[in-house]
Amino acid sequence: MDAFYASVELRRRPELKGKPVVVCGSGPRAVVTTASYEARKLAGIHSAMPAAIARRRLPDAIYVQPDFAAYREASHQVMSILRRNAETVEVVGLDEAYIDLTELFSPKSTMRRIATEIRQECGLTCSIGISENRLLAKITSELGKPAGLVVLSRQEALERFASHPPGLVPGIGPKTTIKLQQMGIGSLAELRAHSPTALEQAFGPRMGGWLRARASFEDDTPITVVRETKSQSAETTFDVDISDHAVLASHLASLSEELCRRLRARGLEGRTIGIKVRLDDWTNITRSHTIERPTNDSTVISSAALEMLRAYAPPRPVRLLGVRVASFVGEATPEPSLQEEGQLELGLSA
DNA sequence: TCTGGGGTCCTCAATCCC
DNA sequence: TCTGGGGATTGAGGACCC
Repeated sequence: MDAFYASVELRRRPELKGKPVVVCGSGPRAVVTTASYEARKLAGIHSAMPAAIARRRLPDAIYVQPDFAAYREASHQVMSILRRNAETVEVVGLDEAYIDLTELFSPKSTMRRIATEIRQECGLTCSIGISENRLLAKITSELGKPAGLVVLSRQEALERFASHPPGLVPGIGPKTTIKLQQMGIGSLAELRAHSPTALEQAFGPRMGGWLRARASFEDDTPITVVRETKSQSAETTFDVDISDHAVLASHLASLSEELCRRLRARGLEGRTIGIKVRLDDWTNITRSHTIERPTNDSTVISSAALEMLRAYAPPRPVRLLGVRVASFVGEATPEPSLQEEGQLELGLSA
């Protein structure tokens, strides 16, 4: 989906159309979640940028607080259109999905139809990439943004992106890019041509091979309809760093309760309880503990979390505190939506 | 006013068990 | 009884993605 959150906001406030819209929180440490294309073009505002910087660069933009309930609902609406048009749909996050088009007679016209239905029924635009595997489909979809449909073969991609930096490929992030640069690898062609042994030495046997495959746009990951939840967490960044243990403990207790409320709503019970602490110097520590019986009882989770916090005793002021539960057993029910429980279930069982 | 929140997956080390 | 190899599990940390 194109600038998804911003587009949902524009849908209910059409008078803002054409203006730069930035969706972000209001706190001193908020970051941009989505910027409309106008905001991107005018001032280079992009997601994950500190909201303070965005406001400084573009004080006259429209700043909107995120409304995740609305985005979830819009997402359900879009995904149900996909599911009624295609058999195998894998939803990734709120605004992205992969569709297996292998068996289709005319993938291109199917995708055109889907885009039209999304535009007409939801008032939103999407960008579509059609290719030989999901990695290529993802890269290809970026080419058409916004509102485009692009078809690209692996051969075309190999030629077209030969001189592009490795970071073009999803999964190769800033850290890997730097490491590759230090090895003298600045382009995808160079990455492909590099000695597999050297890559494996630098990145490990798995990652070394994986990097070469990615650079060659090879990917055999299947499209999976059902994704099971592996963990759930609740975390918060404080407006001001906190040193007082009692204050931290009380935040941790409420985070645990919030998390358990969500776990219970989905019928999830986990055995591994973890905490996450980010200090003022941006170091992160995690601690976790696995218990015998799965639980979503806030008394159990809260006291385990508090015990780990007490044992760690943060040596510096704390910027972020979080709690996590993992190692679930049994079946999870889908994430409950606010108003459209019926529609959601219909979509997921299709 | 520098850097959110919710996730997944990978690596590596330690430990336990067969 | 000693030694060693694997596999599974746990815990910590890190990279990356939407």
